[in-house]
Amino acid sequence: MASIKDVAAEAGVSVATVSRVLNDHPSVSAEARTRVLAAVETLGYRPNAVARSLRTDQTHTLGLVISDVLNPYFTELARSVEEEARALGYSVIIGNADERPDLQDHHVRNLLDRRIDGLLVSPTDGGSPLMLDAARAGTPMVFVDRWIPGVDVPVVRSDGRAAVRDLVAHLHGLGHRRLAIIAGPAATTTGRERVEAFREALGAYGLELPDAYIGQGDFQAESGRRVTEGFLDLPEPPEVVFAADNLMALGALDAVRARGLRVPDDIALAAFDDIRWFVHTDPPITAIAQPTGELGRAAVRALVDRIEGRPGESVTLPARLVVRRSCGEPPASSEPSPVTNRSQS
Amino acid sequence: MASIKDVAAEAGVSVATVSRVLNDHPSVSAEARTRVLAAVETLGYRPNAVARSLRTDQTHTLGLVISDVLNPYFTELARSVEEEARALGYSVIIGNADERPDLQDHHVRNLLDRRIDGLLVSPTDGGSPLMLDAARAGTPMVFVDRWIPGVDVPVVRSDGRAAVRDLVAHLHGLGHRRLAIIAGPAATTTGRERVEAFREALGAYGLELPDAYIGQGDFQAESGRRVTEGFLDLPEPPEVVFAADNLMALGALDAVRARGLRVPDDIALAAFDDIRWFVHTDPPITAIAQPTGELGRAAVRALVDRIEGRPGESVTLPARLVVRRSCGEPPASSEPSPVTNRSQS
DNA sequence: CACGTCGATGTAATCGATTCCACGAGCATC
DNA sequence: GATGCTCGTGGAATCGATTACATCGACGTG
Repeated sequence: MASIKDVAAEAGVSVATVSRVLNDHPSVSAEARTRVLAAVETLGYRPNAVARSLRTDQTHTLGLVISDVLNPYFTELARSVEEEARALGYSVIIGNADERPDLQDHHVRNLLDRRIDGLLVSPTDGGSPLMLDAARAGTPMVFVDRWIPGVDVPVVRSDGRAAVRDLVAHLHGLGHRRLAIIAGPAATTTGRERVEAFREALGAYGLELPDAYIGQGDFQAESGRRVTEGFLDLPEPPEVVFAADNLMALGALDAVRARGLRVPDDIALAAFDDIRWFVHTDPPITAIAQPTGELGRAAVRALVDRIEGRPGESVTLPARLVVRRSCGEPPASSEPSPVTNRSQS
Repeated sequence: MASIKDVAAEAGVSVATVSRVLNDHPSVSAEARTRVLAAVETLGYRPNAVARSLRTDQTHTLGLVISDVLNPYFTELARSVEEEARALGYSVIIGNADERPDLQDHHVRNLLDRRIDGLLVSPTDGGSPLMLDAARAGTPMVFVDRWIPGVDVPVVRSDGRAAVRDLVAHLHGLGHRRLAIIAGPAATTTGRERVEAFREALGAYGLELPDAYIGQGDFQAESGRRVTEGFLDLPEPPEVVFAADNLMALGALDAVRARGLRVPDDIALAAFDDIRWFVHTDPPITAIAQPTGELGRAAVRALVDRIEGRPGESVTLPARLVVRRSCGEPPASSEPSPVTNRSQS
């Protein structure tokens, strides 16, 4: 592969001049510039990003560590992150933690070793020493979706509290009184918060959230199935199951179906995180939708701000309830075809 | 951030010795080794991967350029690729082309600039000059899922021919005679092949595939919707729509629903690429499932073989038909809960 | 005319690793 | 005791870029 020396030789100038042309430094003669560009062309030269990074101590790369690539929510987040990063001149390297703290650490370490300029994390747990050290050491960092309390890092997330209140109002209005939740891992903020928001919303209607109606899941489908089976085995099963993410909702659906029961007649189902397939499931699933694309973009902007020396602020956006038929009677107005409102930018 | 020099100073040895310890070169005294390791520990030193790559001309990184991250098929592929790569000591950088040749080129260029050791591509088009040059220049490369004819690069893919024959047999058995297909872009091999396999399978039953029953899609949901509307507007609409990927099937479902029609009573639907949600859609969708995880793993093995100087061979694995209810009467045997057979490794 | 300024260019140091080569000590062999 | 190994180690070159500093010629000004 041709290096800058080859280009310099071909153009009959020094490497310094070639470098100046490439980084369009002002003081280069038009003559030299054209000769260099011609040489670049004939040799098919491309600057070696590795060498450049070593010298400049910048990789123009962001690391993104997400909890689970197979979850459409994170996949959409990753897409918007990459898009915004590209617009700002950065590349993104994605690490998939699969909800495993050890894998998360593996990726964080790997990304730091590669000297990425900044790190975007949706933490799987309460924060490993590695991540805490990185934050303290001043690595530009931003949390998305989930965060770690007590760490001085901007957080970009959505607040589902109001949407959960709307959901409970909707459920209460349909006559449901025994409401259960499939929670996410207690080590994650979203795992805890969604339960709290749910409990609080129930309280407003004088309803309790008994321990038996809190199932411990891990944001994966299998746990949703297991927890739902437990609910169905209860002497007094809940009338509604609220899954704290879409994959656990899928597992819940599997469990209900395996028993030969039907949604919503035998048991109602709602989920946190809306996905396109929910429109076409049997029945269409009522869900809380986050402004995923906007979250990803805001997170990148906050991170790049930090990298480039600006403050970089936390952002909280509201989620909203999307009513479908999985909790009972159909919504008043029919939903427009989802294909057309896919991108909300 | 501490460098190798700092470690050498702290341990009272030369950088050469530190490097030897780190790469466990045999001739280092036990004494020196422990001193270096202690210094590494106290300084929290981590080797700079950028510098190392510059010197060794190896990044231990694979590039993966996929056509669409939002497509669960590619997401699953990406996951298995990363997993196998990690097991073999490589990292993966994913580039999402969004079915756009220009974006694909952007990512290929970016990855080459970063001097990745090898490239895994699922091409969006017939091959840009950039990609052809890279292949000719000897960049270790492997195609997954889709490929570019006439380029001497191993291909890891699945052959859906037999499964498509099974599908047509199934449809024919249910009494369907007017079968239509939503094709993928003609620039992609999978776009063309699936139509050809379908036509061939129809031929075995003496059925034609008229032009009016071939809709041109682009593997995105919106095109599935558009094409399906066209089919429904035909004086003699098809009895079955076969979507060449899962997103176009989603679009088709949207279109059918928007007309107030029902699957499979009014029109049957089948898809290429199975996803977990198809079990719970209304109705459950009959699909052709690829051994996605195995494809990803095989592709990585082939690529790493090439990188490390071994031949690196093409692999073709069979796809299989999964019958559900979207084409008519339910399958004879009920499907086991899909949660449990998620991983097929 | 002498001098300062400015623009264009080249030389060389530098980033943080790896690795070739040389060197000295210790030890076995003849 | 000289010779030749092996082993452990350090010095220095190297990878491919960027950039501070020096140089040199042309040009404007007093």
